[in-house]
Amino acid sequence: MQAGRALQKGQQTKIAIVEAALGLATQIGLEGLSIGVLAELTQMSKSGVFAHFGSREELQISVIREYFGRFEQEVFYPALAEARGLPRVKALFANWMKRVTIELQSGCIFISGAVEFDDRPGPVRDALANSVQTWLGAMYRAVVLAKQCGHLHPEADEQQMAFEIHGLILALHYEARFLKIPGSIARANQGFENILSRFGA
Amino acid sequence: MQAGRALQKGQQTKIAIVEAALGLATQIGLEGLSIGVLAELTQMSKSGVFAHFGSREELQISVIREYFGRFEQEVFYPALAEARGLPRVKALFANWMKRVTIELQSGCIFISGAVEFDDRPGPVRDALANSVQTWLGAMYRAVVLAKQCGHLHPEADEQQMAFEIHGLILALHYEARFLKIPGSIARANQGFENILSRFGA
DNA sequence: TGCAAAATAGCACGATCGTTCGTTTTATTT
DNA sequence: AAATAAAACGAACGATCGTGCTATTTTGCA
Repeated sequence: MQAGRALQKGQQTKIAIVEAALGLATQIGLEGLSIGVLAELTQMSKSGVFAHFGSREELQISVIREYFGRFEQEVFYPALAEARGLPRVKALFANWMKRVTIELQSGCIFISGAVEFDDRPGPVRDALANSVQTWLGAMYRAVVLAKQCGHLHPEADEQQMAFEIHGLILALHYEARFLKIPGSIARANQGFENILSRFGA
Repeated sequence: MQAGRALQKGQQTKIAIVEAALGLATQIGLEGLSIGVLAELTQMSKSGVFAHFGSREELQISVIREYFGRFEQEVFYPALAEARGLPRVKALFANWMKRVTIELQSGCIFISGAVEFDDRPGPVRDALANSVQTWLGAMYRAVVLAKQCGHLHPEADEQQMAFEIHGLILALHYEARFLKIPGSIARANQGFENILSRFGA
């Protein structure tokens, strides 16, 4: 018996399944998630995998939750160490860039999922949209704080700035991952500089 | 007998199939294209539909070609009427915006396809990437012309400008179509103004 | 009008999908 | 060690998928 309650066997394998599913989803997308493939990937039976979630949708939602948790951990929380205002905005963007740069190989669920579920209402779409909204909202609030700190023009439109930053990330993902255009990372960073010089005080 | 060679019956139905497939693909994506669904949509048998293409991939490629043709027709050619330089760049962006704005209901194959095929090599991916590259290249050349005409800063980076414009379109598609955020169209337009004021002479 | 060719239909195939169900194995607790 | 609960399995289901065949119908031309 250790300090915390010992992890049930089922929880462990569930974690392992979600881990495998996360890797699969980042490559083929949430719609590409197949319980059969997941079964042979985890050396289990289809029904064994299935039993942990009760439905494919629940599996997809579990993957989204896990992905969001890691995103928070890697991108959001570390930036809170920076002083509020411009430094934090810069840190958020830098961490975001770092994450997307890695994902140029593996793919980003927030981007692929948006395309897969933009016309498909339901709990999966809701979970995905909530996660994205939470993150974009955090970015937006950081920008608002920067303006309050006097780091931005008094008439700077925070929503506009967040929108344009989002566009840079999406363009990077598109041009680097799909079109394989070299130098896209530098262009995204340059774009951020351009935005700062326009909105900055 | 009319002037041009009369259209064979087969060509007509093929056009009708592609038309239906285009509508389906803009909603569910190229991967969502199903010959069975297409058959009952066009009131034909599965094999009847299939015979026109010989494979699902060829059907997808046909859809891409058709989509590209319409894109050229609606976005590219009309802008050639504008004087080269900034006016043409503005027209290209305006037409692009018009098209994407419509597609906020129906979806854009160039965007959804990029996500579906960024990790899936093959002829479909090639056809898609070629179409997109052609269009982005046209946009880029218009920017180059604008600089040559003295409508932009002499040190303006044309690739950078094209990259940022692309990002605006992607952000619009993401935030309006997936997240249903109102005012996204205005933000994309504002972003374009911001880009012009930074790169403009 | 008749005939060859093109177009479409019909049927079946193997594969994969998510899901259900009853059973068996493995963990946990008494 | 016995009893109970949790976890995993195995087989089957109905459905859908793309594709390959062989008929049958429709079309266009002599």
